[in-house]
Formats: sequence, C-alpha cells, structure tokens
Amino acid sequence: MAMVTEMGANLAYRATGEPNHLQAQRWYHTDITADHQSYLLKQLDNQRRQELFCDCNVLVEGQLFKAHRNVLFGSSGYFRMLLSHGADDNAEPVSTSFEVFSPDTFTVILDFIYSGQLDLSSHNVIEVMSAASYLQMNNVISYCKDFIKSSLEISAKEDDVRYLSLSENSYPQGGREDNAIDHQAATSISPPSALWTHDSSRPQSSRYLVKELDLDAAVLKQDLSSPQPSQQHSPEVEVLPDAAEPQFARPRAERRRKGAGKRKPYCMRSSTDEALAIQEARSQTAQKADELYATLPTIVGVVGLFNKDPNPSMRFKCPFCTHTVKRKADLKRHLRCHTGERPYPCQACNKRFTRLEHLRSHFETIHQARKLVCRKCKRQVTEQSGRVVCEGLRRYRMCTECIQETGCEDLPIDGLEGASEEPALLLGVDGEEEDGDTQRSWLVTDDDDLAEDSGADLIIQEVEDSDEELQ
DNA sequence: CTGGGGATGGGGCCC
DNA sequence: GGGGCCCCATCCCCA
Repeated sequence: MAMVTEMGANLAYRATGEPNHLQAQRWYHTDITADHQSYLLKQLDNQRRQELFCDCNVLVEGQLFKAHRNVLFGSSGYFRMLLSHGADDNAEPVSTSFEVFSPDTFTVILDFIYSGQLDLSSHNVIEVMSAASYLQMNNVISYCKDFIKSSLEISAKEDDVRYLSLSENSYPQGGREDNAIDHQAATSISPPSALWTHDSSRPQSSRYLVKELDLDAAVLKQDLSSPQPSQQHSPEVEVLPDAAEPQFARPRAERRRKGAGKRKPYCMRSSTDEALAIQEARSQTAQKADELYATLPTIVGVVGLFNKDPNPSMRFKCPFCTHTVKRKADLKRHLRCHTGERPYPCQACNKRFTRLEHLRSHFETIHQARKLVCRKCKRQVTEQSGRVVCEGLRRYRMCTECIQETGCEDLPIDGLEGASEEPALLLGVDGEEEDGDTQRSWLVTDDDDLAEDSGADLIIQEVEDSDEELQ
C-alpha cells in the first residue's frame, strides 16, 4: 500500500504540468492527503486480515470473509441496502451469503475495497464485473468495462471499420492524434493485465491509480447516515454509471439516439494490403470476443433471489447491462450488441451483421430482389410479369409496365438465380478467403462499379468530412 | 413537416 | 448450443 501512496503522490506531481514551484506545493499537499487516506485504509485492511473489529460476515460458496460493515457500506450499494435495514442493531454482527460468484471473485472485490487495487485479468474480468454489478459497485464496473474495452479495442463498434481504417496506409503519419494508439490496439493487442500493473511509467495505469486513491478517499469520507441514490433500487437492479460509459457498451437505441442524423458516408478504396490488415484485425477482434465468451461464468445472475423467492428463476445476466436471458447462448448473442462483434459480412456490399439470419435477410432483400413486388407501383409481380433491376449494389423488381415507363434496363433472371443458389456467399465469415469465382458469381450481369467494389480488395473507410471524398 | 414503408437489429422461443 | 423463425422497436428515406 505504501507503494500505491508513493506512486499516487508522484502521479499527482507529474500530472499537474505547472511551474516547478507550484508543482512542489501541490505535490506536498496531495502527498499528505493521499498518505493519510492510504494509512487509514491500510489500517482497516490490517484489521480485516487480523479479523479485528470485524462486524460483518460474508459467506461466499461456503468460504467465510470477515469485514467491517462501515467499509462495505461505503463501497457497495448492495451492502448499503443490506446494512441500512439492520442499522438499528449495531451490536450484532451482520451475516450474508452469496452463491452467484466465487470466493476468488469476492477476494478480488474485497481486496479492491480495502486497498484500491483491482486485480483484473482476462480470466476473471467478466465474473468480477458481474459480481460488481451484483454488489452495485459502479466504479468497479467502470474499471472492468475499461479493461474489457482495452482488451477488445472495438469501441468504434457502430462504424465497424473505423479502427480498421487506421492502418498506416489509411492515415498519414500524425494525421490523427489517436492514430497511433488505435492502430496499435487494432494490430497488436497487448496482454490486458499489462494495463493494470502499477507501473508509474504507464499513463493509463497511472490514471487508474489516481482514481483508486480518490475512491479510497470517497469511501472514507462518505456520510454513513445519508441514504445513497442506489438505495432506492433493489439489489438486483443494476445502476450503471452514466459517466465514462464506453461506447461499445451502450445499447443500440441509445447509440442511435446519439448518432441520429449523423450517419457518416463511407468511401470504398481498393487495397489488398489494407484488406489483409482489416482481415487480421477483424480476426483478432473475433478471437478476443471468443475469449470473452469463454470466460463467462456459469451463473452470472439470479433473478428473484433477493426477493425471497422460494423458486428463483435462473437467468443469465449481461455484465454490461441489466438484461437477463434464460440461455447462455442467448446471452452470447446479446453480448454482440455490446462487443460490436459482427461475424457475418455480406460479400456483396461488405456490410456486416451480428446474425446469419440478418445477413440472409439483407442479402435476399437488397441483393437478390426476392420480394415479388414492383418497387415503383408496389403491385405484386411474378417471375414473368416482373424483372430485376439494378441500382448500384441493390437489386429490386419492377413490373414490365414500370420498366417501360422509366426506361430501366432489366436484369436477366439467370444472373439472379446464380446468386440465390450460392450459400457460400452468405456463409463466408472472417478469415475465409473467398474463391474468386464464387465471389463474383452474383455479379455476372452487373456493371463495372460492382466488380470494382467487390471482393477482398475492398476497404471501407470512414470519411471524416466532405473534403475527404476529394482525395 | 409528417406519415408510411423499408431496412436493420434485438429478444423470445422452438426445433 | 446453434440455427431459424417470428415479432417488435427504431431509424432512415422518401413522397
């Protein structure tokens, strides 16, 4: 803990960026405060380890943890709720038990409460986050989210291609401030734990250390008599922090509200190297997502347990939001809306989807013109009375009358049939090099721009501003 | 500006 | 557990 205190002071000193004499004063001041808080917390931690003055027993899957109710009260919304109910009787030790996370996970949580050090790894982050959600420890949730985000580096989920376009070829050196960082993350994902070692040379870990010290102070300063906002919620209701919410963890509706009317245009460029970089980054993202799924605890939440329900329905709780599902597979599917994983790319337009059925639906409606309805007059058409018309990457049907009226050139049906009988087109997932013939099978009758825009040579790049289009 | 329709995405649930 | 279907909500485009 002395290490943390010393480092916290150093960090505060280095972060000011003020003239030397001011820095010295501020360093001195921060050092005292942090040192005092750390000393107090260390004392409490020592007491806990020696089981001195512990007035709260926590049983986790049979393993007993002793702690101080004041500390737990100040650290966890769940314990605030629990302990505030029994506040009248302070003489009796409080006991509670958990079966929804492991003793190891609670050890991490408890160590964080008493030391400010969160021992996260890729193997425990999901369960720690789930437990933190359960215990209503929003700061821990936030740290876990940042940790996961650092691991996955897919914060640009919506655009999908934003981080993919950050290859060295896409942006000139120094063209964007975040270029180097994002590019590094997209191409070489460092071990997550490295971000969490208390190495003062790393800005990111420094930030967390300062946060943790602030948190310690907050815990100690908290007015135990005043009810906290989260007390208004039942323990199973998760209260996610509004601040520092990673973009990738926001539900779709929220993202859409924020991004409404701001859809950015994409331009398409041909570059085999960039396409390979894209493929590599995507495959790394998918791999990380798989690792994340693999670490999902068997039980990440139980609904009804705290309502004294005699038959609590077992459900899987999303660690990112309050959503619960009955099946683990459904949770995995749901998690894609948080992780941004889109394993199903459309080979025709490169648009990516979270589910195969969505890709299929998209392909059938957009590229195959399966709907037997005239796009212009909306009348039902048959294979005989209607023809398929091309418009860029899209295909749709028009009745012969409307075709004659508009002067459109219809598309021979055999070209369409070739596409409809090509399941590989739909099933081509990341990393699978497409056969050139297969890839173009549906393009048989298409025009030049289609051929140019299709295939592995594509790179979809987000266009920052209109001037980008001129390049 | 507004309403309708298309496209998309997410949840529940069956096979 | 994966695939698939159905349903619904939301967003966007267009008349």
